[in-house]
Amino acid sequence: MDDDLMTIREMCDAFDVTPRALRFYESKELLFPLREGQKRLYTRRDRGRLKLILRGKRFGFSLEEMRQLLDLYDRGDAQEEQLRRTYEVARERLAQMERQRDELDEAIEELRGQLEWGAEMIASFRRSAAE
Amino acid sequence: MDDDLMTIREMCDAFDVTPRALRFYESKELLFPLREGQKRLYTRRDRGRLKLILRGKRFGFSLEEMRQLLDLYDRGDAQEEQLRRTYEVARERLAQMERQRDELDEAIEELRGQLEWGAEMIASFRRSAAE
DNA sequence: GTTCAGGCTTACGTTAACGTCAACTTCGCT
DNA sequence: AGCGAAGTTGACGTTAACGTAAGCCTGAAC
Repeated sequence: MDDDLMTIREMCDAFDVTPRALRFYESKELLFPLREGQKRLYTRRDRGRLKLILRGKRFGFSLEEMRQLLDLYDRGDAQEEQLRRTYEVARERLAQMERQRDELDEAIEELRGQLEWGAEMIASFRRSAAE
Repeated sequence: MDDDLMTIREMCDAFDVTPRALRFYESKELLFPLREGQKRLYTRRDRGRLKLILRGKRFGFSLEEMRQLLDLYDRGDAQEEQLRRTYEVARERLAQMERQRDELDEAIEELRGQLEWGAEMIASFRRSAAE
């Protein structure tokens, strides 16, 4: 009943992740649940971190990147220099994503162009393959 | 001098790929260079196929998908049914790419939103991590 | 005649983020 | 006692597209 501590299953249900994932994150030092005997007990802190981890994933951050970011806050020395670095990481990631999207847009346009010619695209493929 | 046949190195230079990649494609049955003793000799047909393979990669087709497509043309039975299937594969891929781009756009917007608050984003991270 | 570039084959390594066993232990319940 | 549910720790498997290294061959150049 201690709402402060959650079992692995409660965590899985709450965040829609698998037990394996949580243990994996722990092995990668992204989470540090307490132990009651063998069992893991996740604290509010773990939940906060997991939330950030999942958000980071949506942004395309790797687990390793998230670990580094989380470590910065943990060390409590997230002063100017550290904050700026974090900010930079995020900006770089954003730039990456924008480049990626632009490339995707190009590819889509190119492919769409082919498709507009319908079966003609296929004929093009055939010519290229034959020649 | 036989412009019809190219060595592996000429191919690499012409298409900007590594020898390893060409041998890999061959092992996956995407290319079928001739042999002069040990050495591979790439024909015009191989060049056509490679061009398509690389184009396919830009479109996000997997090598396996390209192999299947190329096989269709090879079998020479690329009649209506086959053509329609090819067309469908391409359309599905296009839809996939569009979905992917939309997700990317969402993520970008979300991240941009965070960044617009500048260092405030970082504070948000800190609050979340702490709480 | 030897060295050297370039090619060849075989096979293991890489990266990310888990999935999927196998083999226990523990706990509450009957 | 016994049983099933739930949790735990290894440890190997997965996917894609090559990279990398080891060891061998071969023709051309000096």
